[in-house]
Amino acid sequence: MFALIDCNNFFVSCEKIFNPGLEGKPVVVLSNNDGCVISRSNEAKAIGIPMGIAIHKCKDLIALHNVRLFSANFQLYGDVSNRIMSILKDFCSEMEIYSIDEAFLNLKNMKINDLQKYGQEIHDRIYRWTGVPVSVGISPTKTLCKAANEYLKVTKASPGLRPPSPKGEGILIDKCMTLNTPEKADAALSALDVGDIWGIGRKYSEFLNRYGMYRAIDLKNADDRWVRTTMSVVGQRTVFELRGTPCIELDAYPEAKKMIISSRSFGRYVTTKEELKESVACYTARAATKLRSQGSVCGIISVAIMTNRHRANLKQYYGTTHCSIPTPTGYTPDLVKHAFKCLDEIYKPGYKYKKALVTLSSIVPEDSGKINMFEQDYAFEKNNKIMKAFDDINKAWGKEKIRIGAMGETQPWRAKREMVSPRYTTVWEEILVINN
DNA sequence: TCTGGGGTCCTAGGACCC
DNA sequence: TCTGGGGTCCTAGGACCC
Repeated sequence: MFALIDCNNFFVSCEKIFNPGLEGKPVVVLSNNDGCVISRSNEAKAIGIPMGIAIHKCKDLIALHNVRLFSANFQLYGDVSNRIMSILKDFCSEMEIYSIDEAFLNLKNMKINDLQKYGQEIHDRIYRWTGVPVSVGISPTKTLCKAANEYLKVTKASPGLRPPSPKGEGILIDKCMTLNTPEKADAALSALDVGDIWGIGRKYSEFLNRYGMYRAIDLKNADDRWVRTTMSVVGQRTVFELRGTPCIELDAYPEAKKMIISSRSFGRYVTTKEELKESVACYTARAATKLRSQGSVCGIISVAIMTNRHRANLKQYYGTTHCSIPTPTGYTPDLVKHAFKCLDEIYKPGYKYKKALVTLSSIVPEDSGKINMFEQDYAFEKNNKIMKAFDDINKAWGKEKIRIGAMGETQPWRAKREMVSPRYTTVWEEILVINN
């Protein structure tokens, strides 16, 4: 048996912890640049604000219902997430952190008499200790756990009936769903759209619909050979998992990232190379920090710059190139130099740039000894020490407290975050004040 | 005015190896 | 009459996830 714990409306729930006045109100958290909706309270779902919509498209709804808006506050969400994960670790040491708001537990070696009660306990403790409500799905496969969670979201109505709201708009009403028998699993799969299943996205959903499969149960009963040839081994695995045969193991120790991306849209258009350089330096530094934190170095860096693809009336341009680094490195100044070389190749004046993107790849462990034989790199040790100090300072004193000059001073191109809440749990100055 | 950011896996085809 | 067999690596494209 596996359990999947999924935080409900996670970012919004984090905002509510220190702001109980939000309870019962429509609340929305926005993406970078306060652009689109990435988390909604139940009340916001109920008045019909869709996931992912550009916020300016629902101005009227927001005004009409006095929807509370928040810029994304990932320092807060990340910290709350860590707290929840550590609570879960107490329940079961074999755990996979699947995303910022989800984790799988492997219940294989545990003696649990009443699974439903166990799930309920997980919910209760996390809610009591952090204020975040979670839902719990328990079943023999990870895909069925996902289905159990999905089922909790879509069924306020009696089992087997579709709720009135469209797919993914469901509102959670219960805490734990256990699909530990084929009968229970079938009942849930009969109530779910095929597209609700983990691993079935938009394309496969449309494809399956064309062959008359609309419900998850239809996919579960599909012909093996047909699935294998049309949906590859990935689809095949999904089908087996729906039947209760585990094919996807718990991944408790995820491997180092093979690719690290850092990109942001700008708060306003950028036209000069100088400002592009600042942003590219910033994104490179951010990616390099991540790279070092997993003990890796990278051999390829690529840079892309682009205009606003949503503006048909503007001249469009997407420029990208990459360069390989003879001696794989995690040293920020060197990476920035290479990034600038890329930028020199792709920059064209006369465009209004909206976004830049830096990717590190060919990632290998720092100690893999892949040293360039033509270059005696005496600086290697020294640079490592510098970066170590660099990272330690930023860890102790806050992000980008120490940074390289190329990142610029005022950074006027930075994204807007006009409605950000305090970082209640990670910055002393922003701790909640009860009474002044 | 205004539309996010960061990842993974699989397949097919070409180049190349012995 | 006749043209091997088996393999790796790389890239692009397509699908998916949160």
